[in-house]
Amino acid sequence: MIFVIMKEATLKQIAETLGISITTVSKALKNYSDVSPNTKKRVNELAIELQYTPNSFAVNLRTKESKTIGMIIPEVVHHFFSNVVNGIIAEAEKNGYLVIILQSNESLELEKKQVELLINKRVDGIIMSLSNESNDDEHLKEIIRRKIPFVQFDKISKLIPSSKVIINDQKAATEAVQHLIDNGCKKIAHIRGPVNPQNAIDRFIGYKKALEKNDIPFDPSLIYTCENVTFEEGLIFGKKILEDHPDVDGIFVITDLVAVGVLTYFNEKKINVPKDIAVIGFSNWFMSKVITPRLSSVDQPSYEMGIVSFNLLMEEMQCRKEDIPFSPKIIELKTQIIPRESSIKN
Amino acid sequence: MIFVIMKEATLKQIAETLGISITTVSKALKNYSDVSPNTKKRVNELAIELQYTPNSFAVNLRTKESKTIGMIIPEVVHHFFSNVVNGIIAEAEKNGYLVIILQSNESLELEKKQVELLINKRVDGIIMSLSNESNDDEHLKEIIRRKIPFVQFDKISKLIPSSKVIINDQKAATEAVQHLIDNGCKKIAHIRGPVNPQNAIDRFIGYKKALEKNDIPFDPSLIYTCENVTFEEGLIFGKKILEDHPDVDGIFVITDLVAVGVLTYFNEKKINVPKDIAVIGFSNWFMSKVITPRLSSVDQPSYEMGIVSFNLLMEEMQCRKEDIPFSPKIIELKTQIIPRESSIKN
DNA sequence: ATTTAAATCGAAAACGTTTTCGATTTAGCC
DNA sequence: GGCTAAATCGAAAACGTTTTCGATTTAAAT
Repeated sequence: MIFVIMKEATLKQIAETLGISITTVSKALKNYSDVSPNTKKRVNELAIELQYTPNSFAVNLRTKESKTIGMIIPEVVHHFFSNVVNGIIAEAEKNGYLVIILQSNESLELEKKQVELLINKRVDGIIMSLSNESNDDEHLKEIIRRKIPFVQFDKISKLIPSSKVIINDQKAATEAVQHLIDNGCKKIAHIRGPVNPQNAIDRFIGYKKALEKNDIPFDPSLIYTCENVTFEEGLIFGKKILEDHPDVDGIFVITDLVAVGVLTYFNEKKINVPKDIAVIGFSNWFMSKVITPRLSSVDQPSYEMGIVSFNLLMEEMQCRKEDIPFSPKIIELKTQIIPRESSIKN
Repeated sequence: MIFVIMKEATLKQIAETLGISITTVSKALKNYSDVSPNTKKRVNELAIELQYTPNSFAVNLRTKESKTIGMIIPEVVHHFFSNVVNGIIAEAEKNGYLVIILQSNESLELEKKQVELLINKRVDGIIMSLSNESNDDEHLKEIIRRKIPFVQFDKISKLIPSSKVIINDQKAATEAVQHLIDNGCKKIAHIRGPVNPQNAIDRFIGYKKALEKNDIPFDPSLIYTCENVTFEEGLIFGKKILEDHPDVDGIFVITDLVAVGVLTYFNEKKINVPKDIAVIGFSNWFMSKVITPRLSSVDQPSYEMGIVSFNLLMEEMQCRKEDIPFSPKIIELKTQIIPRESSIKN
């Protein structure tokens, strides 16, 4: 067989060489019942021979869907998010969907731009975790207004009526702080996240609730607020806490990356963790079970979060397609305290 | 203004309300010179009012491009890859492209499936790093055969005539081993990667070259081969090396994740690193500067690798569009030894 | 042989855009 | 007033598919 000019095969081409209509070819390939077995056979054989694959651009136009979803997250390089991405890509593929990934880099401005990109791209649905800067909902409302299937996870906006996949940050934080108290901590500092994100707020509330429950007075000077939630901020706040409150004996940190910064600083200064100060982080990054001392943390089911998020989106996309109403669902996933060396004083 | 039924605005709609032709509307929006300023103004104003955005499905079909590229990597959750992804997404966006990400999970079978998915999706180009299992080129040849712009990075197939972005694994490995030798190591083990990937092979060759250069005889029993390149394998091989060769005083490890496993095991067994055994990894994961002892490594410019890969792809896509020939380019990025506690004996 | 039902096919519209090329109008000039 | 050139517009084809609905053929039943 010799192909002199090898162009992409089309239905038309197959139809002409077989002397039948485009309609019949199309139907034969999709196994419609009103095509004779014989014709189907001839069509399918030629299709394989010509390596025919449907032109997805044309299919998209005709069917008004692209079997592609968009995803916006603050950063892929964070262990938590790359795990969610992993889950979403896996589940999407299983259902015949591809995933476009965009990053907000924790900037609201960028986040808005990314939403616009995805809307213009006409993806079938959007999955999103908000940037730390997000305190403005207009771009999210626009998604709702356009009736694009939409799922929020982790860092969400409570006010937007979309499906959501979250953990109970308040409860998890309370448990984490309780864990410190159970290990003998009396004066517990909190390195919290930025002011906007819901999960930073909730973890802060959880921290306060734990104190309250144990009749420990809340001291605002024990609260340190991250701007960027980085390793370096961990180093800085570790130092600051030591200077401000030499008698602090426990720290609850918004996330492991920052907690690792704290530990690194404490190691340098020969502070004994957990004896002098106990530390617990959040998110259970891989790193945490590997550093010295091993960092206690709160495990979030990140991969599962991806799976669940996609399935929720899928449900809504299905409803939209069949034009039946869909009510957003909120799913709360379980967290788990992972106690390690950094907080067990015994 | 009241929208009773709010459908997506189209050129036709604008044309009809303005009493002009679709052609003119299209040209007005694209600022063609043969549309009067007045008409342009009217069209643009109405377009904004109706929130018109071009239907990307139709544009794709018409222009035969989707401004979307595909990317296949073994796993997003690996620090190196998520950094490359980061670079690619950033650079792609800057140039008006979106990125679909797929994972091979180090499986050749999956990798082939992903390539097929992207081909059928008719992405404008493909960027790819091979799975460890890859020893078969048919799917890659298919990309070339279809003249889809194609860039390989990191784990590549030398035989496929595509653009490539790589590091000099041999040289980097030689330098790493030389670093161990310079720090007094006499008997150096190598935990290598799987048999197929080019970079595992090259690093192994680099290891041997360094020995040769320093008149150290090569001992095959000092070579340990990872199957899956995991943390757990680090634990296992750390133990095995101690049992097999108690007198080993240095280890060169294929990648930091495995090296961290080795260190973790050594820490447990109270082996003094680097005094008893020096360790150097590869890739300079974030984790490495944070564990105890801090792990020496070879820094790979992962983010830059993403940037460069996309730009190479962009060049080829441009050429393809303008139908001018393109010759694949191979770009070699610089690596750098990062000496830390785990290898400095002095 | 006639009627009815089942099996098989295809014409045509539609999705929304881009672009070519010719048509029409206007302005400028002698 | 006649001519040329410039300015402005639009008809129509094309991209490749899906789907509706009517047409035709074949088989079965009387």
